[in-house]
Amino acid sequence: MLTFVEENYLKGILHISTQQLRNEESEGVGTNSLAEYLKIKPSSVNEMLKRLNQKKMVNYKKYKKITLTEDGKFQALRVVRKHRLWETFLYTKLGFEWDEVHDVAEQLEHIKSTKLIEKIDAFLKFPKFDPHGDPIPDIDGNFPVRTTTALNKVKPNKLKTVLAVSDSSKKFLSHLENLNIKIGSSIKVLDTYDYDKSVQITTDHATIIISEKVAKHILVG
Amino acid sequence: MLTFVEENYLKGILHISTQQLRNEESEGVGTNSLAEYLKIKPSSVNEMLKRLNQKKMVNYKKYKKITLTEDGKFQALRVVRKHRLWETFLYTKLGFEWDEVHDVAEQLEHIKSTKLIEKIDAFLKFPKFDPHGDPIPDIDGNFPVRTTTALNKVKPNKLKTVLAVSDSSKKFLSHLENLNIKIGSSIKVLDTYDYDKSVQITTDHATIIISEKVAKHILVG
DNA sequence: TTAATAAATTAGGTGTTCCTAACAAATTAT
DNA sequence: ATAATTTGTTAGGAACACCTAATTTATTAA
Repeated sequence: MLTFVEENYLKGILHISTQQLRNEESEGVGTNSLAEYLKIKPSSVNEMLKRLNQKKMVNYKKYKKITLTEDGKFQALRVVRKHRLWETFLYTKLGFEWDEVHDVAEQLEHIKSTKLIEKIDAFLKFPKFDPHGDPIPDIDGNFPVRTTTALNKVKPNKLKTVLAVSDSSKKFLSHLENLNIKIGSSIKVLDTYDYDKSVQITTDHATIIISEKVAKHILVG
Repeated sequence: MLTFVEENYLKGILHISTQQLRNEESEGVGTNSLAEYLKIKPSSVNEMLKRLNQKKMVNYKKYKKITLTEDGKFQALRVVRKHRLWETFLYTKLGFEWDEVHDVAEQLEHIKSTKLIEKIDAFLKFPKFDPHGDPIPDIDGNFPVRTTTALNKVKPNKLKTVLAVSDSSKKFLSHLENLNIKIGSSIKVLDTYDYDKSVQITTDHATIIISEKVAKHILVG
């Protein structure tokens, strides 16, 4: 049985390696990046990695990059599943705001009860994506597949729907709130300006220009 | 901010002193009884009591009985409120069984988010009693009042409703399940037998004889 | 290729929460 | 009132999860 803290380490390793895949960076998670993600010191991480290695949750060799074992990856995916289902519950059933669900889900994801999370899944009618549009892995750890395009790569004059965001920070989410953009919003790209790569779009509410940085984090399909 | 473990100590002290009040025993909680409740050794309890005393959560003096401070009692009541609201949620919204809710609620009661528990309260339409009929304290720690009578003290031939049970152990709850008795069931006492104090009753399903021990733990009104 | 820098590790320490074993105080029974 | 028993406490130790400071290994730059 894993502790809360151990679960967070596994989740962190999975998160960083997923991030790396997306950015086509070199694979393998380092002590320092994991420490930064968990907001603790590298020496603490090092110690835990030895324990997780003993428990056969990670492949650890001195001075080498870390990877998850089969078992470790499965455990991490279970935590991600729980996190995203709880976020969905908080958002759709309890009326939490988009940018409030994360912190509470960070606690709820560690509740140990298979029955509970499966009941929540059924209660929510088996959602495939959470309030940020992130895919919810099923009980075996398989993700639903869906192709999305970042808004700065979309061809003009096609009506698109916002499916997800690739930045779930409070800052970004409340910025989108201000722009009246949320999951499910319809957006049409009018033009992309070469000068600063900013994008002119029409939402349900207005026609506005957004920066490349914002456009990159809005995923449509 | 209290840890999970500290919250459990406070809850334990509150639970034992409430139990004592009901049985008109002497007040004040002892190290050993608390250790037994928490399923740990008295020496561990002793150590924690000193910490909780420092945090002004309990009144502790060497070799004397323990009581909660105002603050400690308030904290304990908050945990009880969360526990009973979560039990109600599991039972009424997720379809958990009567005897399954306790263990999961033991974990959920420690989630730190005032907003979450108040949203759950509203989602459940502000219930006053949990699935075992136990009263749910409000946000200020006040219990709803209600008079109940143990089934072995009820006068014959009056139609009564089961409001609560005073034993929430799995064994007792599944015994009641077998007898087709649950919260809200109607019961009429036909006779009380002097020989062994057993009680003959009519439920919605049958006329049966139950032992004094069972009758004592069924509270009606 | 060596020097500078970055990343990873070790050594030693802290607070929390548990333990066993030994001991002290309080209570109960004779 | 003293002895026996119960209850509560202390001492010392272990696992977990963190820390700082010092050191070692790996990577990058001159």
